[in-house]
Amino acid sequence: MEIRQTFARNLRIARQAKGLSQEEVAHRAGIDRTYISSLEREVYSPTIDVVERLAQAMEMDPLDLLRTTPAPT
Amino acid sequence: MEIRQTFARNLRIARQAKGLSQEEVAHRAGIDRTYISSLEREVYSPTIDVVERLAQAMEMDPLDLLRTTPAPT
DNA sequence: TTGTGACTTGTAGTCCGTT
DNA sequence: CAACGGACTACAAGTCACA
Repeated sequence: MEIRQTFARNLRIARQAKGLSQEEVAHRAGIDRTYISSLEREVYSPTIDVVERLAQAMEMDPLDLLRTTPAPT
Repeated sequence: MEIRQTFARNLRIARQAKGLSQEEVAHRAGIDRTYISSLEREVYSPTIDVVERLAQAMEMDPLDLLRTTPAPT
């Protein structure tokens, strides 16, 4: 399983779990809304800097966005 | 602590712990030798694809290259 | 609210070399 | 063996209009 795919899935799931729109996350992370959309669709492989910014925007550990097995609460 | 810095340190430490040269890791991962050098010096923020390839080349979990606290064996 | 295409810009990543 | 420079190419990063 590619890490890019894992990230894409985790991003979407975590975002929805927190009840946030792509636009809201984009705003908080200082990233364009359509770019977030692209990441969730696996168009790009993000840099670790972007992963970190997205994690901060969603108040979570960057590693949890890359983990194959989602961490339970 | 920036994730880029964490990655840079972990990469160098893990590589040296396995007794590998930058060139050897580069060869195994199919990545340029000078780029590995740059990553260890925090010049660039790698994509998660590169992180994955480097981890595979060193036979370790990609997450361990990004973890603040290095995982024990 | 999200997906998508077309686009520009910046940097990731390569390849040559020298120190 | 590694740091570092310059010149280059590939693709991530970021913007916009529209369905």
